[in-house]
Amino acid sequence: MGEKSVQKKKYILDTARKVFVEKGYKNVTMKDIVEACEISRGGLYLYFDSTEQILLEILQMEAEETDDIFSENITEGDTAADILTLFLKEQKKELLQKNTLTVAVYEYFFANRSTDKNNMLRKQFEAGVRVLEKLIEMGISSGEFYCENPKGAASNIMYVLEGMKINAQTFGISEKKVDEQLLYIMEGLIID
Amino acid sequence: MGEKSVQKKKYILDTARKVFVEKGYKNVTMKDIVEACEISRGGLYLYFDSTEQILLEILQMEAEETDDIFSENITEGDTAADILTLFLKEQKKELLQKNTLTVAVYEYFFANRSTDKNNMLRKQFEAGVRVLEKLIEMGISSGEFYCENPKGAASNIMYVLEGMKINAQTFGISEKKVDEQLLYIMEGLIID
Amino acid sequence: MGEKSVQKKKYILDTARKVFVEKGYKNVTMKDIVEACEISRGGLYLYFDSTEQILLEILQMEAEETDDIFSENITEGDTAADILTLFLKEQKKELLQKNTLTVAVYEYFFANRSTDKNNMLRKQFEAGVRVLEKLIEMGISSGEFYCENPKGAASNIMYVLEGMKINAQTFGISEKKVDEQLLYIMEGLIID
Amino acid sequence: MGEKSVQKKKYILDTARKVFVEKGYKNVTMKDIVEACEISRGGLYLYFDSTEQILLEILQMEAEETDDIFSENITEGDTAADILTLFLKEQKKELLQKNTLTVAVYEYFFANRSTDKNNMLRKQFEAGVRVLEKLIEMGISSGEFYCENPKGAASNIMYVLEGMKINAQTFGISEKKVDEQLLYIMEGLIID
DNA sequence: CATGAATGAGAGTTCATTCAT
DNA sequence: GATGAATGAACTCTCATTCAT
Repeated sequence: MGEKSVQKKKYILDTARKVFVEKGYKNVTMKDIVEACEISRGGLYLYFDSTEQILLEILQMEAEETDDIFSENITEGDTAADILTLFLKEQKKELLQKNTLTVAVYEYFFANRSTDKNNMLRKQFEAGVRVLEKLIEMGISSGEFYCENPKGAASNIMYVLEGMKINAQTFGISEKKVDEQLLYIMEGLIID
Repeated sequence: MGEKSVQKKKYILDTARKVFVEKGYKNVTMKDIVEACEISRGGLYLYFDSTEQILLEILQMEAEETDDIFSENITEGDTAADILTLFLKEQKKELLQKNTLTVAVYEYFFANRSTDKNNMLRKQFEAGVRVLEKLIEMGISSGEFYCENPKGAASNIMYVLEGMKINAQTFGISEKKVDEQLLYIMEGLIID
Repeated sequence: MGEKSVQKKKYILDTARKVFVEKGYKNVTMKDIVEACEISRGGLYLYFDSTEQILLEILQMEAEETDDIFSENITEGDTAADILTLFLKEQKKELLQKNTLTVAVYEYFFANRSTDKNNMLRKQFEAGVRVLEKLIEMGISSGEFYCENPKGAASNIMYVLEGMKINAQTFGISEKKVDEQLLYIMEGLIID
Repeated sequence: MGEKSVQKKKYILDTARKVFVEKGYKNVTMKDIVEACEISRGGLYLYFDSTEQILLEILQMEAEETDDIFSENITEGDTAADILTLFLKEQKKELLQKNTLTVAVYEYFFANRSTDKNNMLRKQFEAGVRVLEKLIEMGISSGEFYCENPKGAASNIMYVLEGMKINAQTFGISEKKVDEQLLYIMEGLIID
């Protein structure tokens, strides 16, 4: 595949992303993507074999692109509380935004549940727990936080975020509700 | 619809339930249900017009049946902690069991998101929060629990349960993980 | 079939008639008739095997009932012109009225064209021509009419009526148009 | 749609025409056309969405093709009587020929009656009346015809043609009958 | 006689996938 | 590489017709 087709592939993935955002996973057909991309039916098949493959490549692309957003925003001198706040702010933003693949991703993993170590959702979830655990331990060390069970607290936060994400996609969640819960979590950690 | 057909309708709902448990919502066709029920194509249409209607009637049936399971198990003399434990045990059981409509329900509400007051998921979630809040306040009064923000704690528990449910359906969750988190939650409330 | 069922048969025919008036022939299903009659599916089959049979029995019933309307209204002493006027007035009324089986009948005979002598439409058409021819000859004898070709004139009138009937059912015809043409026809016959 | 598909579309319309000629409108299914064309189910849907659309496109095609047949056959020097004769001969030919869309068209307009100005049948009928009226007036001017009410006569002819068309399709009409009536009409106009 | 549940054939329609150009 | 016409499988839904009660 030459240089030109790399561009086209990228174009297809970007366009297909919008389709998945709008319609989830199961509702998206190859035809939908062909039409959104305004390319030929056969043309799409030159690059991808199925909607599954397209979604997975979108997710992979996404993972590569977003890996570093979080760390980029951490400045030297930030306290654990600062970083945790930043983390939760990021999550909140993602939670409330409209153009999200959340539904498509859940639908995909519902249909392709796997307890495998490599399951993307599992990896992301466990990475989140680890980051938070580290952060909480940092905060304990620095005297900012009080917490008897950092791992439990970290897991708690991740489960809550997961739960709020689902609520957001099934019956909506107000920014106020999110803020209240995040505040509840921070108050449980911070030594006043 | 006579007595006989009431039985048959029940039979179809029960059989269709298994199909939804196995395949979720979007993947289920009228044909699937026809075949599972071993009835004729037209026969199914005598009772139901769409998979949507079938799922909704299953959910309604389920709601009617399960309304009271929780309250039935509360004995006089139970402390707040006893009841909370019971509640969490129930939730844990639901969380870990295989034959669950969870995926079908989420898929349905992904496709039919509505921030309406009547959204079934919203009603169930909010009912859960209310119950827990009451319970926590009871526990505080009786000196069993310590909690500065009962509503925050109640929401926290519900979000966590929601998050664990999703994890269970997308990459699995071990009983151990569930126990750990539930323990973490109880420890946060109980005065040792 | 006992006395009771004769009544029921009549009831079905009367009710089905309305259905044919409303929907023509091809669009009418046994189900439509069952629903209109508010009887059971099987019940209808006790009396009739098909929509075709039902329509044909309605037409037969109609033929028996209406045979005499025309002759009943002829009074002794009426001139040929009087009778012709009466005839055309009858036809006009039928032409313009809404609850007509015309469409159903045409649809039926389109699908069951037969050049047979017994074809109902043919019989009615030819009877019409004969009546008109007689009438015109009477008028000539009595000095009311002038006509060199009574049969041609009679046929002309019947074709015109047929043509107007069709127009009425496909794009509508105004009473004015009907009157103009009937006047044109009368003027062609009457000696001023 | 490329050159090739234009051809195929034409092919489908031509083939479907035969089906409509044979079976009318209501009896024709997409499947019938698919089978007549020997193409795939999906293939037909690439070009047309419904039998209605197909019939309408056939009629449009027909209208475009036949618009000029009449005028093409008028030679300079023809008298009004010549042209009228030509017109009636054309109509007679159409009337008696077998492979006619007449039934399909009537069936369609029975089901889609509209008194609208744009109703195809209305337009054709009214155009016919206008042409005939002009023709008769020409004949009067040239001393060929005698007629006190050209519009009435023109309408009379069109109604008769319509009536004969219907008879032809419901119980048949012999060439002799057509000739007799057309002769009757001509005799009513021509000054001997 | 009468009911209405049940069946199954058949029409409509959509899409994943292929392939000649 | 790219196109888009073509295919055929799969689904949805409706009814004529039967039959046990």
